Amino acid sequence: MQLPMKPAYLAHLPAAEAAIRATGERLTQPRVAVLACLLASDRATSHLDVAGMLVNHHAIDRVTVYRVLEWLVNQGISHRIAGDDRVWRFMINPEQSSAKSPVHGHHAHFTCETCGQTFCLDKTIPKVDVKLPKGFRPSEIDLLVRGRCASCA
Amino acid sequence: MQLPMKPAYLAHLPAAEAAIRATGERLTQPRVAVLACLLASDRATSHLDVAGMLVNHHAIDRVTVYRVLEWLVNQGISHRIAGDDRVWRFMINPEQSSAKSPVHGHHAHFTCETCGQTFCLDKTIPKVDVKLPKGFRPSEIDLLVRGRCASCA
DNA sequence: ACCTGTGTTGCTACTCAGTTGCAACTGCCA
DNA sequence: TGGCAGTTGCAACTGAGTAGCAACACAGGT
Repeated sequence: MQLPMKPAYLAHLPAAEAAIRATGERLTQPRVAVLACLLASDRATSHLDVAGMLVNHHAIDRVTVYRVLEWLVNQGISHRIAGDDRVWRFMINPEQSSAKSPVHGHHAHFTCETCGQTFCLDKTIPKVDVKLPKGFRPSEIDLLVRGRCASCA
Repeated sequence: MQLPMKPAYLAHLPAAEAAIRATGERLTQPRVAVLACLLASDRATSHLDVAGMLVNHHAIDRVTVYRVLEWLVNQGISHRIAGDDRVWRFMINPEQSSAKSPVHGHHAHFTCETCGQTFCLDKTIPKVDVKLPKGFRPSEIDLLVRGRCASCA
């Protein structure tokens, strides 16, 4: 089986290149390819997913994939999610504006307990107000909903 | 240094024994000792923390610690939290009532970015209402607040 | 278009949390 | 006081992520 069809991330290469150029940092093939993978995916993507997507057209060392993903997080382009399987997953930040101000980050995700996929809920869940014990100062809030996704229902 | 003082978890051994007896499952030394450690701690405790607490009075194989912690989760006595360092941490469930009905579990935690400790917020944060895309069914909601705790302020 | 230096990449080897398989043991019931 | 199913301890393994370092390639100046 395994027909050699064009991977979806190829269509996102130009957008990825533009985004990386906009950071003012170095434009390299691994960065463009990894970012294109994230752009092509609407759900949380692990380092292994990225390496698997790239294996045919942009084979990249797995250590480099780790480093690029971390670099994307540092640039404010993506964020990471700690899954139930101790694997980091990555996702494009929805809002490009004010990506560099980590004062009150807010992420909401949905993890399907059946298929294991993680989706971004930032658009559907507005905000969460928390009251902390005195002396506690929040800087970021993560909301994780577990359950069954639409395709596993 | 390292004065040989009595570990705090020893005082919780009777309560731990009672809780395990209440499950109807086997009462074993490792289960009692591990549960007493969780009872003695007001914050999220890793497998390594537990092993360290027990090393003098109830030395237990590290694999057994893993298995007992998982067993406690399955019994509804404790729950696990995925930390930023890919380490599972464990915590006693606050409500003993209806621990076996995982229909709408809800946990809220605070992780200090400075000292790395994780605290339970279940008492201070009441509830979060989420509206999911159609077809998505929630079963559990985890809220994680990052920031600085009172002692690191 | 060619150098050149710095930041990146690729490779190997490593760490460390958590798991698996299995033999030895022990809490509980008859 | 057996017997045995469920637990424990041990050793070896898995798999994600990291560290060190030499080779390489991007961007800027000539």
